Amino acid sequence: MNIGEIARLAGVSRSTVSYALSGKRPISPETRARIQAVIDELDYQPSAAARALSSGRTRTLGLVFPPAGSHYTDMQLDFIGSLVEAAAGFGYDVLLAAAAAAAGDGRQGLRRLVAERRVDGAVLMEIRLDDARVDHLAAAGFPFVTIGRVGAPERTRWVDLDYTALVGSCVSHLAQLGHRRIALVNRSERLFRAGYESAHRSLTGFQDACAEHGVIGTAHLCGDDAASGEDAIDRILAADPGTTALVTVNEAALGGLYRGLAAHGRRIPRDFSVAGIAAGRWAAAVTPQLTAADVPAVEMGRVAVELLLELLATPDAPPRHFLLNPPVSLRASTGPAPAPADVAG
Amino acid sequence: MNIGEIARLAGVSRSTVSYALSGKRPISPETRARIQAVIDELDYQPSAAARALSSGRTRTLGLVFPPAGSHYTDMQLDFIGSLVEAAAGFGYDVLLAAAAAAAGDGRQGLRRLVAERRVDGAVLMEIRLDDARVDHLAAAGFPFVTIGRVGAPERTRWVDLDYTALVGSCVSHLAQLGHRRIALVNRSERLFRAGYESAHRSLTGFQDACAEHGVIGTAHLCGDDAASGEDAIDRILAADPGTTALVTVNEAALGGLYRGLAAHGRRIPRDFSVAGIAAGRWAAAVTPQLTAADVPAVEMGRVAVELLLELLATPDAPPRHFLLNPPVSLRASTGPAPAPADVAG
DNA sequence: CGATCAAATCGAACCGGTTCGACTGCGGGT
DNA sequence: ACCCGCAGTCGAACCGGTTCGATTTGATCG
Repeated sequence: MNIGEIARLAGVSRSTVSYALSGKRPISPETRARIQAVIDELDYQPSAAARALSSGRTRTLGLVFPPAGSHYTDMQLDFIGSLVEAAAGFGYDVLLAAAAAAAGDGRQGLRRLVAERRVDGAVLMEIRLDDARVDHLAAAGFPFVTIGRVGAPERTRWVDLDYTALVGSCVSHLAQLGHRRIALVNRSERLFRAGYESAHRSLTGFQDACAEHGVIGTAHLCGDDAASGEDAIDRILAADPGTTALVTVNEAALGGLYRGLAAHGRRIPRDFSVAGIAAGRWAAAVTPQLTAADVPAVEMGRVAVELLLELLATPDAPPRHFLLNPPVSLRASTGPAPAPADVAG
Repeated sequence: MNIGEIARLAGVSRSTVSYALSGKRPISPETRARIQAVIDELDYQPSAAARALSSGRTRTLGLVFPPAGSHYTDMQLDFIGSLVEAAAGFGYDVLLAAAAAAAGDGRQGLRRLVAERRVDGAVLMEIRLDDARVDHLAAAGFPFVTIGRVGAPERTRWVDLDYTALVGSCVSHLAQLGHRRIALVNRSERLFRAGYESAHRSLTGFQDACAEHGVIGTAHLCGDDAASGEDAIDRILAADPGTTALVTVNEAALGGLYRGLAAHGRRIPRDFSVAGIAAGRWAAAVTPQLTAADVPAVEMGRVAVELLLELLATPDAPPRHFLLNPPVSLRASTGPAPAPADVAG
């Protein structure tokens, strides 16, 4: 069951077996065949721990997983699934690090994975503009990539959605349909305060696009759940009853947004248009189907793994980035702005 | 950075450091303090690989993750999140195994994790009544627990929802509201054929409950996406236009179900009632909010970890099981059966 | 025909922990 | 005064791989 056993049965030394498996030194075809036969018969697999100890590489990647009880978006799920698959394609496994539920957790998940040398590299999601985890890994010289990016992104590897541009595209789409008073439904105040990059970049993109198209835009923070979505609609219509469209980057609140609009008698898309950023499969599952920039989550996961493995292979190569800008898919939730008379005051 | 370095700086032998850390032999308080001081100063963490190699235990659990591109339910996500958290609470990490995307994959994910001794135990979800993975692990004597159970569940450890009883509760709820013709929207034909246990037990529970309450029940398979949901409604109303309620165990299709009912002019809950089994947070996010048995996913993840660690600690203890039967939460999608005249033929 | 070199293989050291057996003092029982 | 046992510590072996240097053999070249 260990390499010595294989060597004995094949009548060679342990090192010969090792070289036959790794190919790092030439082995004669006959010897190689004999070794392979023994391995096949015994269904031998080298111990990952022994291999990691001697080679110094674990063939494992770390991934920080958002804590349970928080709302997972379809986007995040697809990231994780595609990360695992892409990593498996390269012979790597993925180890999950619990995001510190309590802030001052001490033996924080990711930190421990790194200190115990359980992983060769790490993938971080849910990035903040000023992120302690990123600073820590960068300071330690530990290989990592991020899904999302930090404030000063030139020095790190990442793949990100261009939230600024995507929200801009949504605003542009709505403006072209004639909407003149548009709201933004952003992420929660807590996340915004914490510096979540997508929330901040969404706001910037919204403000810029509204200015560019000469529309009146009001931005609203909104918790990640249905009830907060209903509440957000109340606030939006109270602040400006003439609002006829909104852009949402908050997948989790959408059900509440729809419900809130229905409660105020605004039919979608006849009286009110909704556009957003969401996983395509999910946008097609809600009623009405959401006009949205479809997040290519699977591609993002794959790219993240490729970037990380590239970093592991050639640590000195200059950092690469991918800023994705998927097009807005037209579905059933947006339509022409209602004539002013149609809008109840 | 290694244990020898710590030993040298503390002026003791390597074994003494090891015993100080593990507590497996008495160490004088002074020596212990001296060692701890050095460890704290250097921020030393023992190498996981070395520890695993010599101790034979990795302090890692394996989890088979459903492939990307399939639809993840909120339930599954919450399982995973709570598994990671519960495991972290016991000092264990979670390693994801890609479920073999192609069936004859060869070096299948979980199998490799076990053969390479990367994990101490495994958690399996998406269980089939006759599951090759379960058979393989059981034959190999490898510790595992399942979320969901196999056909002959007495010999394994698992935590499961009592789908039979839950679907029965939904039927009972609808019957009490006066519905007499009820449909079941089950999982996809592919999954049913593959022997997914929840799909089979749901069907049994549905048939039994319908017989018990004297209602006419028709069961329908339905793919895991919105379009299939719409299609299912077409089939249900074509098969029996007098149907006034349905029970769904297919979270992913619900959006399509709602849309299909709307397309047929059936308003919820006035003309048609919908009950189901779903993650509570999700059931509250859709419109109308779904009357459903709320899956205690977080609890299930925690229980799975506890069962597995119990198995690792005492391999000979008799298997324990948890069959959960959460109550049906009343929400907005069910109501009294319409008077027969109200139902359009 | 001897020097040179590459292919093929072996033995030993090493990675960084854990654990077992042995050794040293020292206090208690008789 | 002597033996026993235990607290406390050390040295060495071991876990199962990888990798380096050395050795043997056979082919190539001048």
